[in-house]
Amino acid sequence: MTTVRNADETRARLLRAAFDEIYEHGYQGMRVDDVLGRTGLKKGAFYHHFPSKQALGYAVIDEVLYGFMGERWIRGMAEDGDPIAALESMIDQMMEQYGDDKKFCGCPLNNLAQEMAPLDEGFQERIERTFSAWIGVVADALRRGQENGTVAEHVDADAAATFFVAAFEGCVGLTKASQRRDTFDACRRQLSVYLQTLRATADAADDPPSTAWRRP
Amino acid sequence: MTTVRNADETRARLLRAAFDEIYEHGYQGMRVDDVLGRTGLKKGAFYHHFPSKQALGYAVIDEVLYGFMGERWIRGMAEDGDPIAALESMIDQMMEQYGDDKKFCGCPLNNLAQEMAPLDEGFQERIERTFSAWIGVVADALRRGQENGTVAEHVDADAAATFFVAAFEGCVGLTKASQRRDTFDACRRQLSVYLQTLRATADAADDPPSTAWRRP
DNA sequence: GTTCCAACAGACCAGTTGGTCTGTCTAGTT
DNA sequence: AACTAGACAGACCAACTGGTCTGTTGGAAC
Repeated sequence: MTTVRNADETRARLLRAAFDEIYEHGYQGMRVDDVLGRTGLKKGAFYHHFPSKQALGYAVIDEVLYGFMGERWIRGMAEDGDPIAALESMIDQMMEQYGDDKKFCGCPLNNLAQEMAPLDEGFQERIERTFSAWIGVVADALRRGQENGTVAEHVDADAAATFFVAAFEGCVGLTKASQRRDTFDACRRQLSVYLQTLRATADAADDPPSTAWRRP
Repeated sequence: MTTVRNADETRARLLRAAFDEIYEHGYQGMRVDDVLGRTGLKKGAFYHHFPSKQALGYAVIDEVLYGFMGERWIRGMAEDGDPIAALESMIDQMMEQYGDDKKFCGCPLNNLAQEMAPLDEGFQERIERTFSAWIGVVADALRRGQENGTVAEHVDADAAATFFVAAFEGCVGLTKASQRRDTFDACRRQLSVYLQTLRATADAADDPPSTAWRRP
């Protein structure tokens, strides 16, 4: 058998395997040997493509996670219709993405964030960058919603987008903690309640924030 | 110098040191030797009190975290006044508790949850138990609020309490990821928006859920 | 004071882990 | 065909890590 050599594909295989291992065991729990075992490659190949385990971790964020999130959310929030409906749709789409294995492992980005953000500045910067991009996409969509009249004028798009991402990750995280699907179902309904808060009302599109959710 | 022996205190010191180490490095990143370094104790003392590193991890949840959370939240939600105001107050109280070190490490319970829940059933059960107790305290307070007229009748107390905990942990977690205080400030205001959603309105205490936050 | 056991000290060990290093092979280039 | 440089194999290593084991000591009971 002639072993075919393809540097780019080999690197991609290592990245993919590392992503999977990190998703299951965390970065600190990920073992270089296990990544190699998954790919069938050896130490020589690994340290040819990556100078260290840390560099692999960084690359997983930059080249896998950043794309994984960005691609989906940019596409999901692209249409210029109702951004709130789009967000609701994205919630389900992402949960579906996170799989139905016996063990629910949550969001790979948030996992890495909670584990590594305070420990390693390189991780923290990359994670922050990824979250910011995600939040930016949502905020832009909300602003477009304000222009087309689906989102209330008084809404702080940046703050609302930030909270949406935080709350969504919180719901996923609590579901991971309980390992029970109904935890997420309960959270999801309440998250919808918040999202509807952002809607423009038919009769008064420019309510002041402090009374928008309360009768005068 | 006569070394004073006190088994209970020694065990407590180990637990406290382990809690701190886990809080900073995670459970997998926590080193038994570092816990010993913190306390000045030796291997003999450690393995006299705990059969394994895993047993220490379990004990940290059962004997430190469970108390740490329960004590504060039971006390914070105790008074029979306005549970929503109490929740708002607790948010600030907890954030203050999480300290102002240069590195913001988030919530110790959630940290452990995100790291260990899918990896170890013993951890998962204990974490789930702790979250359930916390959510239960909040849900009970909301129900008392429904009785005294501060919380709307249509609110699903269990679901709302679950989401509150999830969203709060999400806000703390995103703040940990960004390492910036203003991330939390933005989230916090939006979390308040959700909380006010739960309030009973003066003129219609039994609005149907679907229109409670919207004008008729 | 003697006894006795829990409460530790601390040297030691085996398995693991990230990383190194030398050598080999493949795929283009000339 | 000869040459070269990148792509990879795989043996090897030093440091670390959880855990063991034997020995020592403090203090309560008698």
